Amino acid sequence: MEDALRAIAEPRRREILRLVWNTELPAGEIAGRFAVTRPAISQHLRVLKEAGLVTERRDGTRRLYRARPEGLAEVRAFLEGMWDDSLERLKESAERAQKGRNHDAGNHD
Amino acid sequence: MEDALRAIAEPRRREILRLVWNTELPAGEIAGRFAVTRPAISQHLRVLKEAGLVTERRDGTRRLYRARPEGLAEVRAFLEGMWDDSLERLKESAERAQKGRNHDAGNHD
DNA sequence: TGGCTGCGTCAGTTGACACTAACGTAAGCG
DNA sequence: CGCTTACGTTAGTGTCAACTGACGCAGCCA
Repeated sequence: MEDALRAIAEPRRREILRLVWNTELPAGEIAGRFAVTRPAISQHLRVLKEAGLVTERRDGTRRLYRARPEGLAEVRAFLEGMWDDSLERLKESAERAQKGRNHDAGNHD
Repeated sequence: MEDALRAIAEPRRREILRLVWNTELPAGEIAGRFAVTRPAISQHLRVLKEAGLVTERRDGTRRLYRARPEGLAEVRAFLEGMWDDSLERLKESAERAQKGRNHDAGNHD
């Protein structure tokens, strides 16, 4: 999760992810679409792979990459988890509001 | 969007976001829950604010912060957009598969 | 007004990261 | 085998970001 979030925070990696989202592509093909060198793309692919956002398949000397949508789905689930937590905390604060209605001057916590 | 994604890629900022998700909190209170200094938290808050993930409200010498869920909602929408694109591209590749069925040796693009 | 509180801002440092150039490696071909 | 192709990996560099300590500033109270 942490890794996935960090991975998609990088614009170049998001583009790569889009490229291989539903089309399997060899590393060279991917690198060819960017203005940077192949090693750079190779490292991005490694980051994406270790983040569980792409899968690698070998075919001779080539390495085919393809997106792994489930990886992104985890990130999505994490985001939605924020809203779930919000409901729990809303209940807490609602209960506290009922108990004491002093409007909180300077006492912290 | 870019900023929001980068902002939540940082663990500390995700924690801050959770803290103020539905409870408005002064900067000092937030800083007190972490092992880092106040300036560090202050900078994180600035990043979050500029990313549209929190709002700032002043009350005397204090600065109250609160999460802005719509900011995260945009990120969520972006992620879901990936799946939408996937449908479009699927149609493309399906049409190409119908037209010519040569299985693509080495000619790129 | 002097002094305190609550925060932000400013240098300056350290560490992470995106990148390049050079090298290493596995697969296929003559 | 030697050569080429298609990669990944390594070492090194520049840049950005997270952090600390020192300072500055607005709001409040005596």
